[in-house]
Formats: sequence, structure tokens, C-alpha cells
Amino acid sequence: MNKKDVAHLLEEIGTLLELKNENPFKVRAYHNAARIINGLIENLEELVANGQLRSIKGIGEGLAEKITEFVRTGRLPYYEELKKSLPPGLEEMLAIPGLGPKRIKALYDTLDISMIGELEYACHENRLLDLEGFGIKMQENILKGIEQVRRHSEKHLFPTALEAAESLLSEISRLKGVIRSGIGGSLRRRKEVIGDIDILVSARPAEAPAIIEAFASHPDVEHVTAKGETKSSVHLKSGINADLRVINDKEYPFALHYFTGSKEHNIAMRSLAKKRGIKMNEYGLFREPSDKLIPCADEEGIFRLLGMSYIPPELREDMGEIDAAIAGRLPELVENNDLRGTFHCHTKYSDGVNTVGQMAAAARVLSWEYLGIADHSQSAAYANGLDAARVKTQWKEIDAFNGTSKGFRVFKGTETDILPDGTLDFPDKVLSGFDYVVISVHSKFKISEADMTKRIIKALKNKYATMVGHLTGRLLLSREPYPVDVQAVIDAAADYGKMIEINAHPLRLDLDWRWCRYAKEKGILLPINPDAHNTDGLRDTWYGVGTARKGWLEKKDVLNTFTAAQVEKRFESIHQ
DNA sequence: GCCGTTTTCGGCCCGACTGTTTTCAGTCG
Repeated sequence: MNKKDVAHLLEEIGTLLELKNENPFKVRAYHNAARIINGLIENLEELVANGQLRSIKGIGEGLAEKITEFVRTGRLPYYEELKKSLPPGLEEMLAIPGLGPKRIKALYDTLDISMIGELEYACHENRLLDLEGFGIKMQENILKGIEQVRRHSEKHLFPTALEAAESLLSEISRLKGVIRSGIGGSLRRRKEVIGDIDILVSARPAEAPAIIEAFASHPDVEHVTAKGETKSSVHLKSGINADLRVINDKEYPFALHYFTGSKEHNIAMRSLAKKRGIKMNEYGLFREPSDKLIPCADEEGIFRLLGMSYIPPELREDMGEIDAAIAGRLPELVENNDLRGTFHCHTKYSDGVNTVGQMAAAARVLSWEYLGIADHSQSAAYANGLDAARVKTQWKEIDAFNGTSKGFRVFKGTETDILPDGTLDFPDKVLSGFDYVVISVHSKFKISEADMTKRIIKALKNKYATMVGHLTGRLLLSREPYPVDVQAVIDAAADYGKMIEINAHPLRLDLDWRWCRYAKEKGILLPINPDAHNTDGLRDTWYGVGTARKGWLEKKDVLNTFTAAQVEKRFESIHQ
């Protein structure tokens, strides 16, 4: 039983209660608790065993009791009863834009509709028109919404969304009357997948309508879903929804903060402001009761006024950043410029397209001092994995390169398969010749969580294993992670003094940022690895830096910020 | 459901937009 299971349970209870039209504050308490448990840096099972759940802010008597029962017995009758009381299709109906719990409940109570398919059929038969609060327009929008749910996933990969947002922004920022403009939302917070794009513009009020109009009629727009005086929402041809908000320039910092979110962070911030006698919204901070605006030149000013240090957007998830900012204990997040190199890159030897020399040259362009090459091992036939003989050829080439290149070092690494039985794909005699060994699962995904966890931990125990590669094997929006007890692997890595990579490929971003803090607290060093298969791929480390920052990691927590000499020393100490 | 420098009950963030209404409820972020 780990925190992910508990968080998932609480999340679902929240949703079910929502569908039952329960007290919205009760609903929020469950969703809040899910997020809090998810972000826990302490060991949940220990907290339960010691009866310390109540000491967590947001976990009261009721939740502590339910969590304890679930952790101890693996079951929660309260949840099971709740689940049984509602038809299973209702939850997926929440995905339809414009349909919330109230309307879904009305549809279920009066028309007995409990699945998307039934709803679609009822719309075609005009059966929604008789319902109070529903009309012809709503029926049309529901059909459109069903279409949208089926056609597009609601989430988009970070690079796809970023590209679409920058395309919109570059046009909008050039419009007449635009003073400041920027991207907010989950993109600015560097989430691993993106729901929609938020663009913010400041301009004189007289210019706002033209800016809104230009946005709504942009060539990337498929259709407009809302258009008001200060705000518009559109659906892009790429399948992504985008929102634009236009405000006047003195409101820009407040709107930027508001529009960056997260929603939960905003709620907590407003609640804090209120305690300080200040009303906070997207237009400003207002001293109550006079409602007098307290001006701020930028976002930094807002935090300063509320008596806290500046919270970088990546941390704004209401996962402890507000208390830390008040106490002046925010981490100094790692930055892209702190990196001096990276590990886990592929070359022509296996499934990469560039040579060792080309990869090293590209790394130098990024002002790096070293590069780790980690081609596939012999069992990875699909990726042209290297056998021991080819490994030796590559070592010679790297030695020759290092012999002539001043001020730049190539490390000899390997991405060695973790075989189904938990042994590694090279004998120790070969492994001992590498500077470092990335161990990854590339086969036999469909085993039980217990077996997969045992398999990886056994591999990690090998004295030559340096770091775990893409721990869960997930491919965002396309392949679920294989079952593995992440917490148990982190604990084992901490025990053995090993590392866990942050695979920076934008499809992976694995280790997930939600686990980074826990790993850091356990004293684990996390390398940021691009899993590059060509020279351009090296730049993917930037995505990994986003993950590290979201995971509260500082320079000292990331192996890539070490000098080549420090890296070498660390590798040696692990393999002794 | 949770919480408390207004502390065991009565609050709980705040505003824009839509579609249905004719003053507002529901949804969204």
C-alpha cells in the first residue's frame, strides 16, 4: 500500500461525492487530501503506524480514520458502498465540457442516463429539451462535447502545447495596443502533460475587443467556445483548447499569478490573503474593507506584500510551497545553466543516429564539460544492443577521443537491460569496465507489481548498477507505466546508495516530479538524462530540468551539476 | 470533509461566461 493508492482512492471518493451533489467543501476536502497525500515526503505507512496522520494539515479525524483503515486492511467499505450507489458511467460523463455534477445528476435522476452513449442517443431524440435548465443550445453543445471527448484526448504533450502556445503568442504580442503578454497555466508551471493553453495580455481597455477578435479569428482556431469582453476560449485545430484574457497593464502581475494557477494554489493564496485582511483576485490585492488597490509592479511584489518569498511557477501546486515561502524555506531550484553534462545518450553503436564524436561536439555547443554515452546492451536486439566485443570497440574509440580532447570528457556508460529474473544483461566482468551503468526494464512488462519491484531492486543491488533508467516505463498519453512500487525502489536505492534518473524525454519525464521530493529527502542523487538518440535530443534535458524543479530539486540534488572530476569520484564510490 | 490570534460552530476564494431565464444556476478555471 503506497501513497499513490491512497491518493487515488481519496480522489475518486471526492468525484463520487461530487456526483452525489454532496457539500462542495466536503468534496474539496477529499480532493485536497488526495493532493496532500500524493506530495507527502514522509513515509505514509509510518505515519499511519504511529498515529500521526492528524498532524498533517488538511487531514482531520474523518480522513485519518478512513486512510488508516484502508492502509491497514487494503479496503474501505465506505468507498465500496459509495461506488455501488452510483452507476459506473457517470464519472466519464464529467469529461464532457459544460457538464458538471449537477446536470449529470439531473440527467440520471429524470432520464435515467448513466453513460455517454445513452446521453448521445437522448440528445438526438431531443429528450433533453423537457428538462428544466436545459435547452436546444445546451443539447447541441453536449453533442459537440461528446464528439470532442471521443476525437481528442483531453491532455496534450508538453512540447506540442508549448509550440501551439508560442505560435499564438508570437502573433498576439505583435498586435496593436498589446503592452505585456505571456503564457500562464500548466505550461508555465511545467506540468508533464497540458490540459489547455492560457495566454495573458495587457492592453488599454479600448484595444481589448480588437485583440479578442484577432485571437478568436486566428488561423489556428477551429471554433470559438466563448467570447466576452475580456476573455475568450477557443478550440484549436491541433485539438488543444486555448484561453485568452485581456486586462489593463496595472492588473497584469495579479492576472499572471491568477492565470498561472494552480487552482489549488490560488485558493490557498486567497485564503492566506484573507487572513491578512486582504482580498485577492485576478485584478489586484485590495485592502479590506476600503477595497483600495495595493499596487504591485510584478509577481514578486505580490508575494512580498503577503509576507512570503517568491514562489517559482513550477512549485505552485499547493503542495507545501506556501508554508515554505512564509517560513523562508523554499528550495533554490536547479536551473538549466547549472548543468555541466548529461548521461544516458545513444549513438550509432546501438539505436542512435550520431557518432560518439558528433554527440560530444553537440554537447560542447551546449557549453557542457562532459557527456555520458550509454548504448543498449546485448539482449536489446530490437535496438541493436552491443555485445561484449562491440563494447570493447566503443571503449577504444572513447579512450582515443578523451586522449585528444582537452577540457571535455566522455564517460563510458551502458544502458543495460534488467532481465526478467532481475539479473543484468552483462556479466560483472564486462560491467566493471564501464564508468557507470544505467539499468532499465525493456521487456516483460506484464508481471505483477510485486515481481517487477523485486526484479528492479535485485538489479539495483548489483554492485555495478549506478542508476535506474526510466523507472516506470511510462509513455505519457500512450503507454501506462508498468506496475512497480516506486516508493520501495526509491527506498532500496537510498539503502544501496544508488541513483534514479529523471528521464527527460518529453514522452517519459520519469521519475515523475511527484516522487522527486521523496527521493531527495531520502538523500538520493538524481541525474537528468535526455535518453538522446541524436544530437538534437540532448536539448531534451531542458524538459528534465522542469521535472526536477517541480520536484523541489536543488543544484546539489542533481548529478549533472557536478564537475567531471566530482562525477567520476561519485561513480567510483558507488562501485566500491 | 477541515479548521481555529473571531477556536468546537460557522464559515470555507473569486469572478467570467453561457444558457436559461427575466434574476440566476451551473460550469470553469
